[in-house]
Amino acid sequence: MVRGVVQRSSIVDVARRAGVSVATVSRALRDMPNVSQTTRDRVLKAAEELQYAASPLASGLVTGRVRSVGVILPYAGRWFFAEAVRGIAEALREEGYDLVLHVLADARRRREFFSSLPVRRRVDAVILVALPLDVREADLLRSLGVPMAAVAEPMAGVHGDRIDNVAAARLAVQHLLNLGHRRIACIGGDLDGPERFGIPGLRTEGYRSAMAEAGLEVEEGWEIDGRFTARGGELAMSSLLSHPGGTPTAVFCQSDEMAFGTLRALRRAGLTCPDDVSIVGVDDHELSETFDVTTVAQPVPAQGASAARWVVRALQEGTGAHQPVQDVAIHPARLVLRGSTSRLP
Amino acid sequence: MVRGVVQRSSIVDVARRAGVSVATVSRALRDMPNVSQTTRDRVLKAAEELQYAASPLASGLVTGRVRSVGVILPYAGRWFFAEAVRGIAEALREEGYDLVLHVLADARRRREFFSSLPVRRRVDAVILVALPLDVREADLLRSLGVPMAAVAEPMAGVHGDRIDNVAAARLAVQHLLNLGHRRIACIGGDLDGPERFGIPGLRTEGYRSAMAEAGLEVEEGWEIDGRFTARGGELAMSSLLSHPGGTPTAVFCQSDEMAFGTLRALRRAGLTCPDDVSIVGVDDHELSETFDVTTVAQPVPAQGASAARWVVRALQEGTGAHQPVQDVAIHPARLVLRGSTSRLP
DNA sequence: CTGTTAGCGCCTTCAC
DNA sequence: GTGAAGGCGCTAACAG
Repeated sequence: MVRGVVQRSSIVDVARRAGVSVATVSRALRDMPNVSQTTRDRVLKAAEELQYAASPLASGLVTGRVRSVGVILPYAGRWFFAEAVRGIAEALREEGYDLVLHVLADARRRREFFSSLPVRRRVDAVILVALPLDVREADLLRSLGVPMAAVAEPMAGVHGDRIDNVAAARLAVQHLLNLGHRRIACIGGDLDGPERFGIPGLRTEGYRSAMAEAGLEVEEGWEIDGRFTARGGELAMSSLLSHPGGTPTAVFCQSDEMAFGTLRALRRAGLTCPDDVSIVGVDDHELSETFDVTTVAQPVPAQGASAARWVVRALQEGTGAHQPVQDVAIHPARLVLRGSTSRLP
Repeated sequence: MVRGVVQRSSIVDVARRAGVSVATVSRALRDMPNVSQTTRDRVLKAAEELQYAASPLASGLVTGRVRSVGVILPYAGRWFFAEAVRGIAEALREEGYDLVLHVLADARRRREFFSSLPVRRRVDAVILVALPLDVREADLLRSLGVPMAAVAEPMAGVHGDRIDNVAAARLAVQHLLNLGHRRIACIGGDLDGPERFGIPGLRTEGYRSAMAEAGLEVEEGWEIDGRFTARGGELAMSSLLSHPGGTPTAVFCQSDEMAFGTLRALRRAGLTCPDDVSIVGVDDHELSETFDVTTVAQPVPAQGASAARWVVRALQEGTGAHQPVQDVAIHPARLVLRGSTSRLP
């Protein structure tokens, strides 16, 4: 029975020391009403002296709640995830919930996650961060029967915290149009895969609609996949530079990390930003200021925190079960002007 | 009793369905020896059909283990943390452990963490990521009596996974020396605060020793605090540029993020890298390639994964208690040559 | 206001 | 090789 150096004390020890029953200790420690002030003080003192903290396992076994929330995210674009997790962590801690992190780093991990569902019985709620799910995966998660929220990526029937992706893209492209640009390309995600209806799809839609409104043609090959990484952005830009129909004068990048990559491609090609090509990104990555990238900023920690607060509220109010919802919180996105965009000469 | 849509089945259901006792189910499902093959098969089948998964709460209550590890990190330099966490998450998942994340975002959160110690009873082990602790904090964590490991930041009496910070710094400075530089500055952390003996202290020590070996004087004001952020690096570089005794021809930045900041400061001052000033960083940040920064690369996910495996092993072998150890795994750091450094004309 | 008691779901001796 | 039964530490009725 020697589990570690310290001998964890149980509720019985506290009860004995305070001279009351375990039930009273339980009540006092959880700020329940029916306890006299004097008794409460005595219990609190005893607990303090014994360094007592209730076992979440034992209480969870009884109540069915474990006071922890699962956060599930893929591995791509570290910055966004780190920021979102920061916001979630802050909000959950505020509410006294633990954050259990699950990183679906690759296809195998993802398969394993959905087949073993390690969050089962271990979390009271789930937050998905920028994770597009297929129908089967979504159903599996729903089968957990716990409140669920989705950050950034839209998900049907689940509470969402995100920006208006179409509008954000329009904002970026409109800015380029206002500067006189007409030949505007778009570096985004894979439009043939499952993301077609997700963030890349929506941002591309915004790009198209802004172009169409301006009466402009989107040239063949101007919508190109940058995989939301700097490296991908670089490759995409290189390919744009060797475009048969001529190079665009401006590029809308669906993430700042891809914008960073385009800067490199330009530099390598001996071109200058913004003199030769204007670049606008999305995110307001922490290094966007450093590298002087004009961007459509989105509040990432705030989206995470909002989702966290939502699931906690659902937990407090509801049965703790998953319920179809369609309430979505749209967070503001705004244009941040920097040096990577300029008026077309 | 309606907890969610799904009706979780318990070990009793499986036992009934398989026509055996719960004890047998427990044994069979955990691959224990004394179960006949036929019985085992029957149990496995029943469990499968019922979608049964043992409640970690209930089993944890009995065994005293919760199969989860606490990861504690401050909030600074997002890239490093995201990478470390990725490595840790991967390794823990591999071992079937949950990862409970605690972000000590600011002084208040930090105080709260150490006064309430929310990891108590909720994790079997603890991993610290780049978190310098004072004596009191270290003792509090030790009092948990669980295995503990420290990533990146050295910590007395605790298993560590890190690089040789002195050697890494020497590698960087030596590279500049080899290129003919003599006037070399160093942008690092706060050497007056508690970090004096931590990473910034060690890297500064490496810088000094390399300079001394080359018979060079470190000029007053050349060791400057960049707070390990891009913004801090920018400010530090600006201040170096207005140095009364003349500008250095090369700068050793103790992190790549600070190096990014110095690039911006140079650009703003109308100077070019590496023509006017050479820059070398530490980390091999994902964007270092993009921005062509020469750096001393360190394997971050590997350090995290190694720490995770260490605590799991300690859990399997030992009593699960914290024991003073001094085994430290030193990970390799290597110079990655890029375009931000060049020979002194 | 406080105490007694029955589980929560599982593991683990101890018999058989 | 298998089963019965006693907890693990706590909460939630139900009595007083």
